[in-house]
Parts: sequence; C-alpha cells; structure tokens
Amino acid sequence: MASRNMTQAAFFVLTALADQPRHGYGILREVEELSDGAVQLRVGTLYGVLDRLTADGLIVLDREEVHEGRLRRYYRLTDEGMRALDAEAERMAAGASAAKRRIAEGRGAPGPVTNPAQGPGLAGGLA
Amino acid sequence: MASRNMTQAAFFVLTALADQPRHGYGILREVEELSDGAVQLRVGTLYGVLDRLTADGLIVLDREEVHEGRLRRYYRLTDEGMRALDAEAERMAAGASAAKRRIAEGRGAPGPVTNPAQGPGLAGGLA
DNA sequence: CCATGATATCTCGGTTACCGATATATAGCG
DNA sequence: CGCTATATATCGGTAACCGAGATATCATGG
Repeated sequence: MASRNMTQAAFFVLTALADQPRHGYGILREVEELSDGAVQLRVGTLYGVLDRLTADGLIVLDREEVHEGRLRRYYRLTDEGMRALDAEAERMAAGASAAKRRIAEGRGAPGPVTNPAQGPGLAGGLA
Repeated sequence: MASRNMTQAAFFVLTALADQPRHGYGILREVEELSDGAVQLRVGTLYGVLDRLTADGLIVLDREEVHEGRLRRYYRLTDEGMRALDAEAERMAAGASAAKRRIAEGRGAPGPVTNPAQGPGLAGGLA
C-alpha cells in the first residue's frame, strides 16, 4: 500500500509511462518535455524511482530491446499504477487549485477580509 | 534561488499561509483540512519545513501571541513566497493535467485522438 | 585514430528531507 | 490523576534525492 505520499519524481515517471511504455533514458527526456523543462529528473534519481515503483507494483518491465547495439529496457504501468497516478493527479489538481484560490483571496481581498465560518473549531476570540 | 524542486510539505505549508498568517499547529490542521485529509503533514516534518522556508525567504515570523497560556508563533508569506507558491501551483496544475490527458489516451482506443473536454473539471471515471 | 557527444545502462556516497518518538507546558473533562 | 487537545521544539533512523562516475555503442569530425 502506498502509505507514504508519492514523490514528485515518481509522479512524473508514472505520467511519462501513462500513454506508452518507455525506457529509462526516454523517460528522462519525456519528463523534461512534458513539464516544459520545469522538472528535471536526474539520472541518479531515475533508477531508484524505477526500482521503488516496481517493488510497489505500480510499473513492470515490459520488454527489452537492442537498438543500434544499445539495450533498451521498457517499463509500463500496471493497472494499480494507473489508479495510483489518477488518484495522485486528482490530489495535485486539488492542491494547485486550492493554492490559486488562496493567492487570489490574499491579494485582491474583495469582500470580507476575514473568513468567518472557515472550518470547525476555529471559534476562538482574540486575546 | 529555488534550484531544488519544492517538496509537497513545503507547498502545502505555503498554501495554508496564502490567505492569512497562521501558527504551526494551525498549519497542521489547515493542511489536513484543505487537502480533505489526503495530505497529513507530520509535526516532525513541520518545523524543518518552517525553518527551510524561512531560510529561503519564502515566509517570515509575523508575530507571537499568548493565547490561554500557550504561545502561538505566527508565520506569513513574503512576496517571494507568494510568487514561489504561484509558480509551483502552475507547475502542479500542468503536471496533473498532463497526467489525466495521458490516462485518458492510454485507456481509450488506439485510434484517432480523442477530444476530452477541457477545463479544470475532473473527468475521472476510474471507479 | 581518437576525441567528443549522444544514447543507454547502473552504482555509490554525501546531503537533504521525512516522520515517529519524545520532551515540555497549560487547560479541560471525567 | 490520567487522558485528550493545544502548542512549542528536538533527535535520530530511514527514505529519497542527485552529482559523479563506470561501462558500452555508434556517429561526427578534426
């Protein structure tokens, strides 16, 4: 079970593998491309992530090919990996949206500056 | 400069502080609440994050209050922290959206490009 | 022919980050 | 008096990151 939260690196590896199987080096380039250069997955990080994701059953070794004398080891998502990625994408989207909402509130502050009924237990007066 | 990618914990702390200054324990509850329980920021993690964010100039100590005999140390975002949060939210939203697009592609037919509805709305469907 | 760079795999070790446990302190409930 | 909630903070083991290097093939080019 994924008791621990997924790391950024793991998330982007899963995303790179979501549409088709890819090999390590291809994942590296794909992550950089799909994040528009914002996320740079390092080589030293990649294989650790790959091992961890495999151990967790989120990805599996799809096949091995020899292309131009160079070995390519392709990985692909499992069903569980697909589900985990979907859930994580949901969490990230929600987090990003919450952040943006708050940024807008904090800057413009139209209407009541204080949010009155925000959550339970916040009913304290001020000292 | 934030050469290293921001951690999940740091992101959610910044988000919790985006609308108003909060103290440590309040951040803890706020993060859990705004993520709907999905993200549990641990006490042991919090103060390390707070120190790091302060050192990076993304937050500052706002004020100290004594409430019911208990000390409350309030932190607030700096302008730089606001900018960093905004940028990170953008990156997360882009990543989440890329992941969902790929999930849809991978699941759908291998034929022509399917055209999923755009927008922030979630088209989950993985029951 | 060899240097360089791109492609491709993987390991090692230092640094950073996470988080359970623990310590300290006040207040309220039973 | 013990338990829970609030509130701070530190310590140490584990997990993760990532720069650096090892190994190997092929293309470019000086």
